[in-house]
Amino acid sequence: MGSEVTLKHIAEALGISAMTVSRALNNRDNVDEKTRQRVLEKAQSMGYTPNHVAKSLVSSKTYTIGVVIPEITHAFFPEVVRGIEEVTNSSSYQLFLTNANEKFEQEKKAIKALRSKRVDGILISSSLTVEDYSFYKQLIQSDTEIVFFDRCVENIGASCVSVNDKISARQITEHLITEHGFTKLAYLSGPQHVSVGRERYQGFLDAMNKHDIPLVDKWIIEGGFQEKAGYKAMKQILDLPRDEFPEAIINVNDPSAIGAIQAINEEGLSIPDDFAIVGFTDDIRANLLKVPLTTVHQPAYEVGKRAARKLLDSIENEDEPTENIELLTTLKIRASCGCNS
Amino acid sequence: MGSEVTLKHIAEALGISAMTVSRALNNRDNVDEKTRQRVLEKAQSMGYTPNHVAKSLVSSKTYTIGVVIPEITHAFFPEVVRGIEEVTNSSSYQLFLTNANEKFEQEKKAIKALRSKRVDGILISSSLTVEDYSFYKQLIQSDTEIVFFDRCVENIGASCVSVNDKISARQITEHLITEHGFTKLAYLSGPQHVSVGRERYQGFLDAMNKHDIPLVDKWIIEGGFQEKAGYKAMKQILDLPRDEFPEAIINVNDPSAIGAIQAINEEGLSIPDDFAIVGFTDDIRANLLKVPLTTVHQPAYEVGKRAARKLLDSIENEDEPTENIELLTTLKIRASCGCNS
DNA sequence: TTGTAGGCGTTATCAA
DNA sequence: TTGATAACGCCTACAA
Repeated sequence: MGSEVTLKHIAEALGISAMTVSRALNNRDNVDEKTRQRVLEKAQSMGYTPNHVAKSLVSSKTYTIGVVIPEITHAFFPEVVRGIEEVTNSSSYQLFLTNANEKFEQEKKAIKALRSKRVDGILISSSLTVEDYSFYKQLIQSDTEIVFFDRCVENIGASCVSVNDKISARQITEHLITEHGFTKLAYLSGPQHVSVGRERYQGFLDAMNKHDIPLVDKWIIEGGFQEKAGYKAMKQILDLPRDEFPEAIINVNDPSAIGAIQAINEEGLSIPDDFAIVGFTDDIRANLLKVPLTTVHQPAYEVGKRAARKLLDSIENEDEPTENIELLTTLKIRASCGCNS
Repeated sequence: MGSEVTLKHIAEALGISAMTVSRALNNRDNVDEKTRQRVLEKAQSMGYTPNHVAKSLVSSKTYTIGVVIPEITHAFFPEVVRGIEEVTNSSSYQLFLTNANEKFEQEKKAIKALRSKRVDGILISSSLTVEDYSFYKQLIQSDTEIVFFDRCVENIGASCVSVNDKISARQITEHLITEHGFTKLAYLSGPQHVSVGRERYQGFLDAMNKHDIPLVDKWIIEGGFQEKAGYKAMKQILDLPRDEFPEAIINVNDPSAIGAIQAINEEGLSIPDDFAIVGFTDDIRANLLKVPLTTVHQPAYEVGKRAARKLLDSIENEDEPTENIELLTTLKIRASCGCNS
């Protein structure tokens, strides 16, 4: 009820002007030290909270940045957020997270809300169902600074921080081919209109081409980034006659792999004896699984840090250049692909 | 660069007043249909985005609610957030998440920022190092509506949604005592000034008392809610002479249990042969562990939903009552306590 | 050192 | 149906 205390209230209580109160509270030097003390005490005792809404209206700066993540329960993203926070915590910017739940509609809604709130910049990892790049283009032309991370939209004028998805996917595929001699490879892919879906699939194709291994349509299934997608795709493979089974399953990410593993277990089959399987992410669960998962470790924390830094730099420096920053991954060889270690 | 388009710009371009533009854009009925069409088209073509900052200044309503979570990488919280989102997505409220990283200082900073932004309400789960309830009291007296979830601060005038921590902790302890006949029980606790830390410890004590089992000081270690805390606490136990080892380890939550398991494995000991171990949360990892973890399943999603609903109700209804809502848990008996299943 | 006037973008209110 | 005016809380610029 009791409407909030304003500068004016403090001023009246003290018999001085609102302007002086403002100056005192903002630590300007042109205010008498005694006056400042009186103001500070009064503000404290009256429970004053500065109204940033009003402040922002004047300054057209909110010292707020928005983050749009596609799926908060995919452990990779919370880790990225931690990295972002490391940067923003030592700056004067406040962070607002929004979750798109892999839906582009929700993502658009979140971005619009952030823009309406006049955040100074937005970090975006685009959602599963993203389809309308013109939306991003319009966004980039506005006053709001944008930096993409992980799932990038390239060459539309915004910087991007990601990992070398294509090469990493090629490497993990080649590991299966050269170290294990597998030639029957299935690929449970992500959607091709999302950069990481596309890049990782390309890496898989590169490896197959290089080793002259033919692609088998029924083993290449476009699913999604979530567990249920991996589960569903694997079910499709398990429905094949047994002599048409692949030897190894390559997944677009770890959640997909975990879903696939569940499907395999339900069928009473085992890893790595019946299927070798690999993921991509190095999810917190990867190393804890009954059969630890071979995967590509992504430096999530670092991705967050770099993206946040780039965004703050772009906000504070008019002519910060646009760039694509690619961080490096590490292959994590574990038991799920049939290795000893 | 090009500063944002405002109502006034549209008005000038159309040769009408800003007020009419405002009315048209807000779908008021007292505006000519032709005028409305002209305005809508112009707004679209000029790329108008409403300035909620200004709007909020007038209405003192922001249609925004803040969420303060203590630890975003603890999988329980992202799941709660999903529940919160289910509610807010079908309302006109926008969600802003902040993460306190288990630090009260960071939590206070986040809350202050949210208040300065004049969010209409805040959902809070308090942080590890919380110590100053007067901060919350002051908050509750302000215009901002507050609802606590999971980690509550009770009897200070705000509603709270939590699970029946005490009874659940008692039940899982009794399971170890009555089903397995253990009497040498260790408890790796959370901090006692956080409600769930306190309640769960009480539940453990209740079970011990009821069965007349004496407490052993060296087996009761106050750690924290994160993996490293469980790891460290378990190390302490493993430093004891072997004949002073407890039979079972009860943890304040799953991350703590996972940390403890790591310490046990590093020592070359095994579960459940050398130690039975149980957690509390039913983290996404619990069932995936090499030896699946016996734990208490918390309805995280539901906690989020209920808390969000309560908050929105409190915001929109002046005299919504204050209440403590307690949701029920389920015991998940798995192999880590030495059970067959 | 302090105060006054004006404006940030929007809406409520009253008048036309 | 439309417009003019004032107000939300704060800050910049200028004046005292």
